[in-house]
Amino acid sequence: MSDSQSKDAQAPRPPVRSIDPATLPKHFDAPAIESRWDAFWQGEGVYHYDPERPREETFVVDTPPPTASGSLHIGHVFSYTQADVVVRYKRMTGMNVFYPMGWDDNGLPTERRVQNYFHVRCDPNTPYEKGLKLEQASAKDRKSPARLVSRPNFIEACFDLIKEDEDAFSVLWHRLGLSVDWRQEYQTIDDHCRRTAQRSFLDLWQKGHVYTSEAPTMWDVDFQCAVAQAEVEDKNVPGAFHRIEFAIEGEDASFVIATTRPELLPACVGVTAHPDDERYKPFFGKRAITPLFHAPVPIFPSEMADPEKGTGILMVCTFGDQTDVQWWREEGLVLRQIVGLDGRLRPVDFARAPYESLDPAKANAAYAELQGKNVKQAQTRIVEMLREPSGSATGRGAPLVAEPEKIEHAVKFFEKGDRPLELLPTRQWFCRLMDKKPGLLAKGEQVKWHPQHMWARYRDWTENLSLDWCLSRQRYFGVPIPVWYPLDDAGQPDYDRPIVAEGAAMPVDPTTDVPPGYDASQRGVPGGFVGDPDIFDTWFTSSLTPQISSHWGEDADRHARLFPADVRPQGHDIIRTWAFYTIAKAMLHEDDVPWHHVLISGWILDPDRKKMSKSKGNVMTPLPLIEQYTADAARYWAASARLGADTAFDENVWKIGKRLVTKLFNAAKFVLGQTGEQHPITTELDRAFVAKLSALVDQATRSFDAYQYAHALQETESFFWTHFTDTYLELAKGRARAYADGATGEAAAASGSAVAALRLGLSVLVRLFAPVLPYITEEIWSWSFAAESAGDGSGAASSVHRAAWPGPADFASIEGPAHAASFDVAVAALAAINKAKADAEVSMGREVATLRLAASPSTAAVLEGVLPDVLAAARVASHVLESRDGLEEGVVEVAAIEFAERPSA
RNA sequence: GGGCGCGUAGCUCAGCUGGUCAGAGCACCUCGUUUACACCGAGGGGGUCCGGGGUUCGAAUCCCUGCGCGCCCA
Repeated sequence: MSDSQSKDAQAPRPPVRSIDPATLPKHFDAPAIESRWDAFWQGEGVYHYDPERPREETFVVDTPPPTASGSLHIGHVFSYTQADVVVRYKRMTGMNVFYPMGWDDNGLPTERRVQNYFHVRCDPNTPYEKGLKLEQASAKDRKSPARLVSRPNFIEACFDLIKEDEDAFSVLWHRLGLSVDWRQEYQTIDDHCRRTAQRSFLDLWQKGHVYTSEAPTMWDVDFQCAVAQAEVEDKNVPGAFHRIEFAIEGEDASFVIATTRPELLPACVGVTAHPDDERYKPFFGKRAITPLFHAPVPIFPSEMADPEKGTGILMVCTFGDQTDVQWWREEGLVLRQIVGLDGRLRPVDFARAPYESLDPAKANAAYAELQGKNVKQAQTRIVEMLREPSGSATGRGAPLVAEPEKIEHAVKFFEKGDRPLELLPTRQWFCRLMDKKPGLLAKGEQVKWHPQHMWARYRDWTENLSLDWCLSRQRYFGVPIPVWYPLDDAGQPDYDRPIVAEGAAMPVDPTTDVPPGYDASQRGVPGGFVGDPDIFDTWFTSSLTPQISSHWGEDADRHARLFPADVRPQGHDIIRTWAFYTIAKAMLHEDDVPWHHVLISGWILDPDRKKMSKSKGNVMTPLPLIEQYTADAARYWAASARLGADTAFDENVWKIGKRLVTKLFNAAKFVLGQTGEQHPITTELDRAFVAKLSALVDQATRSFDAYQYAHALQETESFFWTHFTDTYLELAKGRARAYADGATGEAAAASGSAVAALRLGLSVLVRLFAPVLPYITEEIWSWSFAAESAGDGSGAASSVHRAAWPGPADFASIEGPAHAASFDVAVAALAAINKAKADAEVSMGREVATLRLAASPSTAAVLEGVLPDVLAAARVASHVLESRDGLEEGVVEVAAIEFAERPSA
């Protein structure tokens, strides 16, 4: 080193590439810079994925496609930024990043939004109206009934509206600086996604994983649509136990059942109690007689009956809950479906099977009171009727033997629904999952969850899964189930012989396309065919996002390069849906995991720690905040929260982010404004600073590698503030300026060392901040570092976001400090003098006439090496440094200080 | 009922593979226009780390237990 050093000292020195700070604005104008850099990044293809590079150099992200019709809120900023921070880090480490963006636009949320926005309802029986252009409904329009539009018109309206919604998201994503490769954009409703979803179905069909059956399924009576277990939410709602007396056939005995759903009494098909329950043992095998309807039903024992609950004996109906379904299956009970698809009680006849009554006339008369009512109305009415002795099955007074006992109980709702779900037998497609739990658990465990405890959510869900996945939905805007059914001679569909579309023909719409071997004229006629009118659960498509991006089934090479993905960022609220189904699909199709890591982001809670929701009115929209604090500040806020941690919204954090941006701007302006010759970093203080910087890089890199971006940010920010701007910059400032002030020879070399170290510090810090603060760092980078970092000469290579992540190469040529403690001792000395100034209430800039410093002998020795910088920073004219035994290592004391006269103005 | 997370300065949070760990920022108080920055700087006050046990030479950090909050599942 010393050889080259002396040689260097004589060679003519090129100047550093400095800037003239006067050319920069006094204050940082974020909005202008944000749009400029976003345009640059897009134009230069900074975020482009290179399909030529090998898989091991590629970092594949399975981005969440946001629900396009959902309203924008700061929760989006939060989670998407966290993913982007990780992505930007990976890009800087040299990875070939594949970062797509999709829009989840198919399904119920879009339909609902279209219904509300245009005030329309889809009616498949309404004829198509070509060229129909719907307008946003006015308040006046909304007073009249919704306009009925045909299915194709409705779907067109959906497409129109999602375009607007997606544009709004896109604007936010650009503003936030998400480093998405927009060439990889998709919509879950587009042809490619429909084809992928239908191909998925075909593959599952061929592998025997899907089946159709007419079975009791959870049904939302308002949407008139089947729902899957994952979409069900338990809600605690008030209810009441009704105690109702039943008779025993042919005996004088009776018993009292307790039920929360008395309106299902006409659908009663049995009675059960625990086999060991002495109270009811004698009744097993006999028949009970229901009140009002006088229907004889079997009494059977069942382990599932809880003797502690209610009266210990209960009625089994079609269907009150899942246990009723189980009893119906296991006991071979009859099916008495009184609740219709619309949630109202259907017409039935107690004189005919499957209904039965000892007094059909009376039963029908009673039922006539209920028919056509919804379940709630029916409940009110039947309770009134049960208060009448005339309905008794025993002749011993009113069947309702006590006042209903009010309780609160958990009732299953569709997560987007308003009324309790009903269990109705309907024909649906299912995917077999119940037999695959061990495999699903194994695949889930193979994935690394961040934070790790989120794995428990997946495990709990999977272990407790109780139903196969119901795939079909009775909706319109979605991916059609690619299936037709042959019609028999009577025109009835043969569901046992579905015709599944061929892969080459996909995407198909069986309501308009014709199955192979038929022609259009055979639709709906005996001997012909009928298309399945249903669409898939939206999760059926969105569970394929890794395959959608990899072009599974279409481009084997691309698929091999992109599947499985590396990371899946998502919220913890959709572990049981999106994460679960995606793992299921990857397993069913290719016996693989869909990705290697899942990054679970937390939720943003309002300042009172309540979940933000539209109904609470506490949702915050992001753009005004971004305008106020800058996009970088928004990202700073998001990146300050650990993965998985639910975080209360705190505007203060945005403020701090903005402050950091300003500080970076100003510090960079100063550092890059220093002129000088290019010299190696040789001065002790500079070397000591670089050693600390190098340690920071190690720490930050380790944190990022563990997906602990918040930790990396905190470390970097703390270093920037306490080790760079507040201390090193102050200590090196004077020496750095010396060259501009005319220093030559050794002094110029020392000055050059300071300038070089300041520039290295800035360059490293800017790169460490770049994943979180893409705008200000790119701005600073562009001032001079961009031109210095050679790259391949393309515009993309001049971006900080394509610059090399800091590492050993940045420090390789710099000798370590003579004393490890040099930096800290210099800082301690300056702080001691500063404190003396603060105590004396003089300005930090006040000159010190004489100063006496004291330190332990070893600390004093270290201080000697950095003392000139300390004295310059503290503006000390003359000083004495004394060694004093007994002082703690590293401590520097101001033994005496005298300030110079304040210069007169 | 089962599972998970959280409870650290007034606020938002770090620290939690046990030993300068009692921290940061904001807020608060005092002082200071210093040619990067007043969208700043220097200095300062403030916490029995939810309570109670235990392990240990030593615990915010590990174990047990209680309380409170939130979430997931049944």
